[in-house]
Amino acid sequence: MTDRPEPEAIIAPLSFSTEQRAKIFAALADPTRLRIVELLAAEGELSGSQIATQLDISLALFCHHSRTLVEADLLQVRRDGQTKYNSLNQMLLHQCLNTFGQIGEQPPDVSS
Amino acid sequence: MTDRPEPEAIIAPLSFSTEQRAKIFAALADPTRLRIVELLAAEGELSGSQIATQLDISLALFCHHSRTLVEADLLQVRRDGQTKYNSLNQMLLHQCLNTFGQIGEQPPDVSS
DNA sequence: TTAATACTCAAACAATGGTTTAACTAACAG
DNA sequence: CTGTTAGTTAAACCATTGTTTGAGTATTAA
Repeated sequence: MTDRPEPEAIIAPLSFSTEQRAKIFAALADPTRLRIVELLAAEGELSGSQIATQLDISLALFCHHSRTLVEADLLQVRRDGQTKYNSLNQMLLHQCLNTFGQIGEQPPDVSS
Repeated sequence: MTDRPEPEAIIAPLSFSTEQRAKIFAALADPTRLRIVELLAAEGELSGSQIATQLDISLALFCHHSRTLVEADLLQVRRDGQTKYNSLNQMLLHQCLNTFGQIGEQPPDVSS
């Protein structure tokens, strides 16, 4: 084992501030962006042109929304020539959703 | 006209449209509303005045945001006299988050 | 009744945000 | 070089939204 780097640098934070979570939810709050995320969740990795074509939106509109998703750290970008392939940051997404799931874990008890 | 309760009105939908999910995420996208939801997730059931006091916001501001949460069906309201007690629709919340969780179920592989 | 509490509503304002359009850079093929 | 593809940027326009403020309704208590 080599000396391990800072845990924070590799492992995403286990807890989020309210503002951070609100920012992630805001990135998912628009139908167009949500369709982008759903498409990437299903297809895995797609270029901007592929996403624009499959969602029937302009490339400029995708680029506009991708900035919001990247700034929320939900989108990861890999470059190959003049093409940029986008994929989902599933770890961050799951952590954010799980943070919520842990709050009310117990099923609602109807018995008095 | 006679309004009979459709089954959809009673049984929560097992799947969501993109617009429905975007609406729920939009309700969680504001820090103030997210704090309301987090507080209710922790405390269970609170009146509007209690929420406004604990979050240090005006009652009018809570009322304003509660409309958004109610319209997203995330907030359930029970009335007792002049007091309205708010609680979280945990079923809807979990269903919406689980819908996302099912997309990329396999844990992220960190090994390079 | 009067007064206090709990909540709702609406106007006003500033700020943000989604979409389109057009111009722009960067990479590749001929 | 020219032309094409992939992507970015910015302006403009319109719509939505978060917050404050003040007034209004409803319930309860004295």
